[in-house]
Amino acid sequence: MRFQSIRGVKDILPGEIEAVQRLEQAARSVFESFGFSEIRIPIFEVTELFARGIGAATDIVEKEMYTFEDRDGKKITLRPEGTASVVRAYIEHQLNLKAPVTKLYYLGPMFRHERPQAGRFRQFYQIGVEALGTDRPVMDVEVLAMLTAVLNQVGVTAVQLEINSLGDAACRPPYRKTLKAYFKTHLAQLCEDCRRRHETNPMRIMDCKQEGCMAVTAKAPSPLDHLCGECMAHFQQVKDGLNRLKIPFIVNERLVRGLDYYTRTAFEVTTTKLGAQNAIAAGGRYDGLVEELGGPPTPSIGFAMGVERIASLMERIETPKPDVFFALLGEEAVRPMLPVIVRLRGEGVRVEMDYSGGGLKKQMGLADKLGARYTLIIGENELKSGKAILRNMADKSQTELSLSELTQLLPERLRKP
RNA sequence: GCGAGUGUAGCUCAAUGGUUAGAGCACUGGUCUGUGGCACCAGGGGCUGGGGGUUCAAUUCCCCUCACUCGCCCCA
Repeated sequence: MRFQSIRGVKDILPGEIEAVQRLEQAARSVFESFGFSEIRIPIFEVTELFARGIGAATDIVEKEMYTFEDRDGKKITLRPEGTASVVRAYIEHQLNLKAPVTKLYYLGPMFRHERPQAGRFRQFYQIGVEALGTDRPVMDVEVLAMLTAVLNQVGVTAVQLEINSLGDAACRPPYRKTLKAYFKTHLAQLCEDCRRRHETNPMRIMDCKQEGCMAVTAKAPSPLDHLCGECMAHFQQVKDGLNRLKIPFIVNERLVRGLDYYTRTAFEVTTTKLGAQNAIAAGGRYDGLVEELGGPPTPSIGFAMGVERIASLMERIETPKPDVFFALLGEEAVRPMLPVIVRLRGEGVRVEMDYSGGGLKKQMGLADKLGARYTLIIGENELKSGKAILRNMADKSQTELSLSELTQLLPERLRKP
């Protein structure tokens, strides 16, 4: 029996993980500079939380969740996204009482039972932020500024920010009705899926990519023409703010997010380099969600970044190489040097050594293969003279270092370029 | 859930209805006894994804299955 990872679930090996690490590091530092704090949320929740939060009629809830019963018969679901959990935690710990605005970020794996393909996995990683407690457009702008800052910091710049406004509880229902009426007169030209959507979620027809549907939606009433005064003003201020910060964006009237809870501002960062999965980050306002999940009225906004998708757009980052390789000849050399090696490692020096007991030639070969900057050679002669040989692997120059002062001398030498 | 493509060495790929399935890279050893990359030589490594069928004979042709990849749907 040969074991294999589950379909759609991957090991991220050395060589690929470095980009992920850099992205996470960049996200943390940018978010924290904006005053966001990490929240570590559980990887599973009661199923009902996601059903209520994401929307019972969405694909995620209908057919993509990993749901099972635990030993007590409780219905549990592996989280398909992070927002519902963050909101649950916000309500549960009454974070609304601790500060007027709560700014949180999270990162970790999400699970959706979808058919895997390029840029899409059943276990995938997201980095997300949620700002709860304000409906001011300046927060929309800050959140988008953070998102672009992270992408810039990791060198992912060939992307496009698309924004739209979906309206609020006042203007969205009438718009929805108008839209539905329009599509009803064009049902014949719509694809099969969209005819179904006409009943379940008419707004989703707007971002269908079928030719016939695109022709129909091109002339469909735009959500932007049906915004109420407040939503209109909000959207205008978001656009103004982005312009002031010189963050490039385009308005995409057809951008509709898949999750039920979005209101007003919705956005997506897309790329053309990733095949069918063109969204690398997406989010929006969800002014009604906290209340929907049993909390106080709390207008909020957030986004999630797809870690694998962004990492695949980043340049490959090399696995760190050893600073120095200890080529030790015989146990007589290993015994006294082991404490030195451990001590250097404790100071953050990357020290490698040979574990095969081979001769100097073999150890040099290993040092070369590992890409060590220096090799420190210690054998019988060096033990006798009390001086180790430090070889610069790039230019082959060699110098002597006193064995008794290695822990001081070696870090000094390594600091030089 | 639907559709298409691909499965041969660790990796990238050849080959043929018929002797022992090959190459490059990688790996191990040697030429080279305490000094790496280069070169040359040698070596290890394969149930040709699995099962069934056709055939004297299948890695090759057919069916099933599994896996992977890509697309649709949906999404980060």
